[in-house]
Amino acid sequence: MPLVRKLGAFVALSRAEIAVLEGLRKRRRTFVAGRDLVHQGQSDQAAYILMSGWACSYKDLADGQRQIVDFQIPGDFLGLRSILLHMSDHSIEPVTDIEVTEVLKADLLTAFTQTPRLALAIFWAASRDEAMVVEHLVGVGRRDAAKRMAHFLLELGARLTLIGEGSKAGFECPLTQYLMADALGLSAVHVNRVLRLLRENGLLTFRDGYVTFDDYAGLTAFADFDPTYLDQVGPLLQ
Amino acid sequence: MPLVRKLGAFVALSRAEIAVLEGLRKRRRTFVAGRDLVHQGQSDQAAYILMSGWACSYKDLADGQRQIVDFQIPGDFLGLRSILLHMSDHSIEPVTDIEVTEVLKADLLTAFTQTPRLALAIFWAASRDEAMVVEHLVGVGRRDAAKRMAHFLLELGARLTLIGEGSKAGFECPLTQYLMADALGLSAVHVNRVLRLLRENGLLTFRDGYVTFDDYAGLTAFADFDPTYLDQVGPLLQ
DNA sequence: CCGATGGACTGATCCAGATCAGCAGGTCGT
DNA sequence: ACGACCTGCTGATCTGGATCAGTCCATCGG
Repeated sequence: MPLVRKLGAFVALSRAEIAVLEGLRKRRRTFVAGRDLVHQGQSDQAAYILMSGWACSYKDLADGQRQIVDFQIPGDFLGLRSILLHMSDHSIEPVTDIEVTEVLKADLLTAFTQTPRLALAIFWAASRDEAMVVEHLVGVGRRDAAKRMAHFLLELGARLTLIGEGSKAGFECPLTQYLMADALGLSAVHVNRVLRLLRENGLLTFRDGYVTFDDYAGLTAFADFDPTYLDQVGPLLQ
Repeated sequence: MPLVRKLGAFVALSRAEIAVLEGLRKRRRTFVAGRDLVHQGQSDQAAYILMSGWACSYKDLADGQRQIVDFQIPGDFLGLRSILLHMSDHSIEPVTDIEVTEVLKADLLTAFTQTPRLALAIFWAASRDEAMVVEHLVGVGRRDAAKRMAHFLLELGARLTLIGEGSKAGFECPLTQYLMADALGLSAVHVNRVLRLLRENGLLTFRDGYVTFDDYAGLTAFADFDPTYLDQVGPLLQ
């Protein structure tokens, strides 16, 4: 259902297309926090749609470090790209216990050719994900730690707001400071200091698994946050 | 022609599909180095296929810095994503004078619905581009300057080799040290020092618009370079 | 009840890479 | 033929964030 809403934001799906979409939802599965769901280099025959909980996609480096590429929240795809690229080029790990719906590669490819507009809608969703990765790259490459953190949390907040799990006041956030460090390219120690800085400046508070935006306007100005790349909605095809 | 070869690596395109592909190539255009081809926030009605020359896609920041997201070489798409996301979320600038083939948004979307397998092939090409952005993110987030530079030049070399414009010996490279700095999230000064370091260690030489891999094996080991994400070839559909 | 584990948090020290300030050669416009 | 500008290159200095080495809870399993 969240998927229909999400894709429906892009193309007005016909009854037939929604039927195909509903038809390919196969198996509901659950995974526990911390245990890899997809592993780097593994070739997978399925993608997943996240129904509840949070996950993250990341890459490991030879020296033991890792870079978290993105976090996934309910409604997001997991491992969509690895269906096309044969082999997954990254790992996916549940941050919390998660529920997913498994979609088999073969089914999805068939659906693509049967209902081209559906493929387009999913393509659009993937494009939006890529825009987020690009924004992430910009942050890691050119923003200092504080702006990077602020931008990151604002983006998460905006995404959660779209699925009704957050607002300009704040959101529930199961991430540890270690996870944020791996995402932002910082050390966990520095993540802690930056959070203190933002708190002391009255911008936001991260405490007990909850992010509070103490000054939303100030924060967006400080982080130079422009949510355009998330707002992309509306029928492109009529 | 390079496009047919590129997409053909993924799905065996039928004669009809190739015809559609050839059919939608519209206008050939040229752009001079340095003048933006697509500007951030602009809504465009066309995408381009790069025929000759190099370009780069980048994002500007409020404080005047910029982050180059990726370089495009002949055969690559320019602005494909902005066709789906209404509005371009980044700018594209020719690094050299370039020749492109313009493809109109409407034509492309029609082609997508007419020949689903073609859409799939283009989707695959986009996925590969995204994998490169991810790899780029990993480099900027977690690799030190030298490894980052080495990895970057190895990737460029591998991409150029695929289109017959490079080898394990090296490649012609029109990039300035300033451009590399903006791509790697470094200062131009440091780019220069890192290049000297790599040269002094007998790994690679960057001089007079040419990159020479003095020790290809040593370099891949040093940079922990794994070209898997570029090698993705072979028919997924039979 | 007690040890183990994991997450938040802190001070002290260190260093990779930024910044500042320059020089040298090439090319372009006038 | 003379600046102006771009690109490559360098030394000196400064700093944001890493690293090291902890403390202080809370939770959990036995």
